[in-house]
Amino acid sequence: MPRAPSPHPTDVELQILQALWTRGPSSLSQLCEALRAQREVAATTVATMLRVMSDKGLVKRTGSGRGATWSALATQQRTEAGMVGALVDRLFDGAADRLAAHLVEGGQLNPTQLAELRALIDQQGGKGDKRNATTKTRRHKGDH
Amino acid sequence: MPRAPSPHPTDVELQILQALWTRGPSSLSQLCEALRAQREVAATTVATMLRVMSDKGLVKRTGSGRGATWSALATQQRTEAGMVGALVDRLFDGAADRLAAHLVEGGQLNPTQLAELRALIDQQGGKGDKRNATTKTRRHKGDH
DNA sequence: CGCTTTATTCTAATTCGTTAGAATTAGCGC
DNA sequence: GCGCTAATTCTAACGAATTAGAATAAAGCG
Repeated sequence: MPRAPSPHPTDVELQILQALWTRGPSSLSQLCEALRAQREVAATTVATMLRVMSDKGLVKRTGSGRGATWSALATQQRTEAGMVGALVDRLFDGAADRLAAHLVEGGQLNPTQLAELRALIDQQGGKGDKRNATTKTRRHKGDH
Repeated sequence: MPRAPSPHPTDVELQILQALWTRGPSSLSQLCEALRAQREVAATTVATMLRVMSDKGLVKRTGSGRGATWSALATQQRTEAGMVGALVDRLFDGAADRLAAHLVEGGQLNPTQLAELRALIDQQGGKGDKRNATTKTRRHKGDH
């Protein structure tokens, strides 16, 4: 059975999206320059990636020829959330609290960040609606 | 330039590891059975994956022939931590607090889970050592 | 208008991950 | 020991992702 292409951006696609998110709409050469801060890459490679990403609806082009600019269609928020969700599904069977526990227990956060996170939780708990209060967040493998 | 093979388990490798983590050491046929709870898969496919994973040091075989059993060498803790870390690097440039914020703000956790997380933070903040207190957790793209 | 630079399209190669058929080996039960 | 079944090895195929060369188009400049 053929595998479905991933709905999430691949590694290189993500790099390009990140460049577009931080720089805003950019020409091909500007994008290449930004990407070369991380590693060597040919201009045609970036162009090919942009075409593929355009087909996927991740980016769009405005104009053509010399003055064309590329901009991100995928938003940073939604993309990040989608990729985090995919990891939670794959690694923790949908149980986001296990990921949270990993972060806190794994020593990935320094005391300042822990305090900020704590404040964020307090803030969130107060204003969130109650729809999920009795809902099991965990999904199971059989669920499609 | 050839890409280095990922140090992290791939999708199918992860499924096999998860089966071994929950079932403990298992024979090939037992593994197949467990995996088939999720989707159809041929026995030779699993055997091939086990060989590959054995080469990578993710699993080991004890015995041979009919009575052989396979067990995980990669631990759940380290594997999960590694994959979470990889996502944090790719998606958040190493800033784990951004991932934490995503979880809390994204409504992935219900109030009960939020409360548990809050308790975990309090516990952690009290007993953790102070090594990270002044350390910048965020990494930069230039760092290798 | 013709030259040069930038951008795009077309095409192809390479590698990794995944899947499984065919052939072979190893034990268990009778 | 002989055959049946489980396990292993060998090999091959395919798609997705990544990379870039060659050819082509577009547009600014003098």
